[in-house]
Amino acid sequence: MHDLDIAEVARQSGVPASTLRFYEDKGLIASHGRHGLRRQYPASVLDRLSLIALGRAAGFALDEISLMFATDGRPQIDRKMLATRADELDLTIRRMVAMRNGLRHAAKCPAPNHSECPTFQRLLRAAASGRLGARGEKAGTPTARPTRDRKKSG
Amino acid sequence: MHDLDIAEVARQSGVPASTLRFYEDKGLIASHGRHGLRRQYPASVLDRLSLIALGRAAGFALDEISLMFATDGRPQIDRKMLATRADELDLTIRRMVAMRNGLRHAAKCPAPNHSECPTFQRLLRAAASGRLGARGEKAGTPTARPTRDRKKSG
DNA sequence: CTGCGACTTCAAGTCAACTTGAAGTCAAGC
DNA sequence: GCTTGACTTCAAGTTGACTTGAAGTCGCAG
Repeated sequence: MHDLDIAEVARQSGVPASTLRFYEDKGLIASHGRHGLRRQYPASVLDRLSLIALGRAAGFALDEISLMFATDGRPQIDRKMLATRADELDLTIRRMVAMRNGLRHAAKCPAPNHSECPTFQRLLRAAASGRLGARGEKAGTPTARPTRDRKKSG
Repeated sequence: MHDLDIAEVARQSGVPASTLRFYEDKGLIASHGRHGLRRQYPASVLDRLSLIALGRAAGFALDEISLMFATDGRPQIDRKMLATRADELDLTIRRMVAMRNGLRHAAKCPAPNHSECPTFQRLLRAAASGRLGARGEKAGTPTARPTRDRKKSG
């Protein structure tokens, strides 16, 4: 297992070097030494980055993800935590399905404007009551920002 | 239609006064005058707040929501935008379902650790490739912060 | 041995949607 | 008419996950 230069890791993983440094500061990944100033990572860092990506996709915060790697090294992920997250996702999915259906209805609703559409009104009341959870409690996909550009080398 | 004091709007809608001011600054709602310093809102502001909550729940940004209220007043929501959003939600839902299934499997997977579970490995590769969209492109539920307390008046 | 360019550090900026804090104002009750 | 307390404004802070910028360092080609 030869070590990889940070630039190499960035290229192979598609994760920007700045992010790799950020992750290292956070303790999510570890470099194995330096060549001059340049961080050298063990090849296993690529697996680790995949796991981090998976955790992020599942909606875990970086801090939570760092807990999944026990202090020593390998994952040992708490199965209960996974199940809990699955349940949360389930709830979010149900909300999103309701919302999607509502939107689709509203999009093709024959009523002249939405204030006369009972389906829309129902949705409206649900939103006002918080049942649709405008501000996620922890549930949804993470952050969801309006799209910075994301280059993927390759 | 008698006007409502900001405190009254806050009480009836459950939206904090600070948020109401913030929304007014943003142009999402409008006060009708003042009693002393206190903003007076028309009763219709409550409907408006519901609509805002709905928009937020559907994943629209405040700026997008403000576009839904034409300069004059009433909604006139672009149906095409709703359909587009529904499609985006659909994609997100599919990703989340995949993720939920993966998590559930991993939670009860008999393999001694996850590095030996093929289902987990498949999920891992999907995440690494970005197919699961760790950083939402716009899709998911909004912000999803780790839960500030949220009081809901009666 | 010099120049270059890719790395380094560290602080600060970004984004969205609010919240918080300090300092001020005003209507109403006593 | 003075206190009270709920409002007001405006600026700055918060959170999470990064990115950006300035200034510095280092290995290597020439």
